[in-house]
Amino acid sequence: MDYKDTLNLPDTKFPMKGNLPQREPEMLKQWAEVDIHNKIEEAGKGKPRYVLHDGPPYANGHIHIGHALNKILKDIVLKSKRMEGFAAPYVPGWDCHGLPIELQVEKNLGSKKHEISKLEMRKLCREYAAKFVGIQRAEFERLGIFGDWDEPYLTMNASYEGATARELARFAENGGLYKGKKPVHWCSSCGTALAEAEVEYADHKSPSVFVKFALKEDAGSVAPELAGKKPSMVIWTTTPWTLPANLAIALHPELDYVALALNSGDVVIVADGLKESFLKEIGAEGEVLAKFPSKLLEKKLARHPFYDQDSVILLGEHVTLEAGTGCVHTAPGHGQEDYELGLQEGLDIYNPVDNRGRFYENIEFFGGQFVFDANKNVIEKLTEVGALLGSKEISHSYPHCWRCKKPVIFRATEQWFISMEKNDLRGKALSEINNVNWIPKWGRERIYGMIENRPDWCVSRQRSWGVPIAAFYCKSCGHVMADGKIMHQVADLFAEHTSDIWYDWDAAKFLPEGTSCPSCGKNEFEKEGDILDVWFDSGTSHAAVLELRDNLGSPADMYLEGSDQHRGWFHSSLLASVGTRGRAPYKNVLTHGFVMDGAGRKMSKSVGNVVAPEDVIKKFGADVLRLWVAAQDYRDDLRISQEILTRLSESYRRIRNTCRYILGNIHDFNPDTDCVPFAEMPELDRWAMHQLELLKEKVLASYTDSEFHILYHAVNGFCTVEMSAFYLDILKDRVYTSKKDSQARRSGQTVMYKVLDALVRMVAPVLSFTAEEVWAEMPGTREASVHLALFPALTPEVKDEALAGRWEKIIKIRSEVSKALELARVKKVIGHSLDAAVAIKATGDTEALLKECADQLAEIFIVSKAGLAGEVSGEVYVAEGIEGLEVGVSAAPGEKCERCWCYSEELGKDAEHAGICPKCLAAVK
RNA sequence: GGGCCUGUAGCUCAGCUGGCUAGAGCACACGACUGAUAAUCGUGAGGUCGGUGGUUCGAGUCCACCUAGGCCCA
Repeated sequence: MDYKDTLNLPDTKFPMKGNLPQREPEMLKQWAEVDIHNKIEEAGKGKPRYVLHDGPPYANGHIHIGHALNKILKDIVLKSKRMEGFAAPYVPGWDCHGLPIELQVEKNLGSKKHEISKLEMRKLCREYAAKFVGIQRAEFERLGIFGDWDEPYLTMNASYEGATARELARFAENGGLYKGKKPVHWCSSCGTALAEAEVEYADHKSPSVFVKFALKEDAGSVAPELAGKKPSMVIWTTTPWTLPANLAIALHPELDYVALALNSGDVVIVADGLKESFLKEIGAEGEVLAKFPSKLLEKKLARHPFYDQDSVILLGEHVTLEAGTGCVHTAPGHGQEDYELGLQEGLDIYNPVDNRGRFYENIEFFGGQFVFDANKNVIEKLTEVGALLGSKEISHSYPHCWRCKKPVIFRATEQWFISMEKNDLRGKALSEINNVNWIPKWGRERIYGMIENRPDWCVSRQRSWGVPIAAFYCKSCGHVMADGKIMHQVADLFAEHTSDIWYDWDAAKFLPEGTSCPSCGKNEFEKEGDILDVWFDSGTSHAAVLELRDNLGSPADMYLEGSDQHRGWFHSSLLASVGTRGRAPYKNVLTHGFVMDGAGRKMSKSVGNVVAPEDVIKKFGADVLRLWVAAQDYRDDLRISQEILTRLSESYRRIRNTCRYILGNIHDFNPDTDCVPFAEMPELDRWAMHQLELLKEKVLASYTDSEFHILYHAVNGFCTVEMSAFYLDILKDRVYTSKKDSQARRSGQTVMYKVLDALVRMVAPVLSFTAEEVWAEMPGTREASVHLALFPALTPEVKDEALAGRWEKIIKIRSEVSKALELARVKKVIGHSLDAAVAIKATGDTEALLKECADQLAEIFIVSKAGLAGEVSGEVYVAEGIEGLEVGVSAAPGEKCERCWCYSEELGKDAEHAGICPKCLAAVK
């Protein structure tokens, strides 16, 4: 007879294949139908709060793998916090203002862009941003990210724009906001400032000149050889037109400089390391009179070559020996490094050039001249005064305007700043950094170094798509009015109508009745045309979102972004919050690395190594992508490739199959009535419970520590090693062949049920779709969704170190037995391990241990017969790992039981069931 | 060029404050099973721990330099 039907074989409709690309969207639909988001919110009521504040991605384009990584990490953190018992709301956000959108909209408009008003332009930007918010939202939701997708925060919302303006008002009130000058890329032809993205580099011909700046005083204090001489500093520049704006000469603080006596009779000073190339360039010969460190020249004064003014000698790290003389012409109004040095040294940010690129009329010699035309006149002047040492034309890479293709200049313009020193913003920010927990720890060093050295924050942009700076200018005297009180009122209006009204209403409508200029007393004003830096927008999200939403709060428990945000959002948020609240907006900052290709190189379209989240989802499913996020150590850069994903999907299958197998084996198990008490379980089951407890400890700790890759490896190893290859394999015989409701079988089922229940909960934050799928198939009464459940409670009473220690040795012996079985298999003595009888010879502790559990050995080794013996015969294997252990394998005696497939010498006891063993007989009868 | 970081088997990761012939899972090869079956089990073969030099009785682990790569600046 066929005994298969008398066995308790696994039975489940849970499919082996995940088929995630098809199944996941169905799950999403199901979640939407039951309104899982609302249920989670409900379930969170009354629980302690955990706020992870979302850094807003830019509302432009489709999501890329980096976005997916970031959002999945956040989702894992939040889901795990909920399962730890927190109310953890998630309000996603988008960064909607800024240049890239404005440029894209302009591009789409083509020539029409000149015909429309700023207000219309902003309307189009608004629509554009909204469109991509919709696209990205759908893409994020597809990843299984739970959150308030119906009410995300958008930096272009009225309430947000109002809050942004309000934060600026606070800076205006406390004196942190000021107007100053800063050099920017300037297109003289278009008459506008250019952002970095609007600048393209192309070859350009420029004059290259060496110019003398005579020292004002005797150089005897620098080197005795120079006593009585007034040598000249020699600078090199390719923009002679900036010489009228020269205010300083920069030397490198750690380099040596030399005084050269030229054959022309001049004594000049250049960097030691550049003297040969310099002499070659000017075609002269020279002799070193003295060599000295740059420090001796610090703060000494040189004469401007053609103006009656001084040029001070300063030290700056930016000076290099790549070209020139090591003495760098410094015009703070015309160069970034010059500007920074100028700020540091308190120089004027001097700019003598107007919007059209012409020198102001009052500029001696060059008034009214266009700067590029002025080059030759400057050179003539230098020749005339005898300050020119050499001149030629060179071709080099130079910034050009992307629109009109003309070369651009660097020119200081009026800008709004937030001071790093006023109210000690820098000092407070630095000390707040120390109050934040940076994960990983080096994040602290990184942001600390940046805050320590950064210049004042330039918050103004000469653009349309952003929050206007609500300042006013007096029409008659030009006085700037950035009045905190008025700005607060404007902010309220923005919050009501959006900041579009700035481009719609007259200035008077924003100003209180009777406002007059504090400088001249007149009462006609103009609105400021500049808007705010988008980093100010997002930097104020703590005020616009955390403080304004009832279910959130500031400071947040966590900000979680890529490591580039040390300069970006972490940075701007810190300054915005410290500057107005005196504290950091976050308690923990977690950073992740960037996604690289399989070889660890950055992805780029041109190289063709880009992995799109969409493709991964189509091919493997979101859960595999989520598993990828969990498997990688995100603190370093992460790699993704076909191979990695294939590996991951295989390990996904292992976890899935373990769940499926258990589901199949507990299909007739009712946890409410069938559980066997721990104390009544056989040793093997108690061992499994001990292992499960260890896994729980490890996994829960890895959630607390945000070390998800540890969890991945732990779960993977548990499913593979402890469960599949050991416990579940051994358990088969018992669960399949025992009587359905026997205590032995129920005990195994109890363990499997507890394993699955714990496993599915612990894995839910990562494998959100699959866990839910398993959850639905599980017996017993439970929450409607695994995402409404808690992590398994720790049950340390289930741990038994002594038992675990004993079994560790048993497992070691088992692996030696496996080797012996393998040898016998190769020699065709056995096929399946149940074909074998094993005899073991052992000594000392090993022997004692084996004696203790002699009656379990066959079960543990999954053989038909096993026992201790004084001498072993058959295929003998001498263990390498255990001293004195010998294993003999022979074909099991007796006949194969038709039912349990074990060999037995006691077959045929029952006439009706002649082909089965006594054990099976008992089960069948 | 500067700041911060990383480099352990084909892949993903362990390896605490220096101390055993460097581990795990996956992949691979071979085998078994056919009652987890587009599954499962077993065995095996893979590493000059990026490189060089140093400190030490002893270094994957500490130091220096080099190299490859990443983020942010210049």
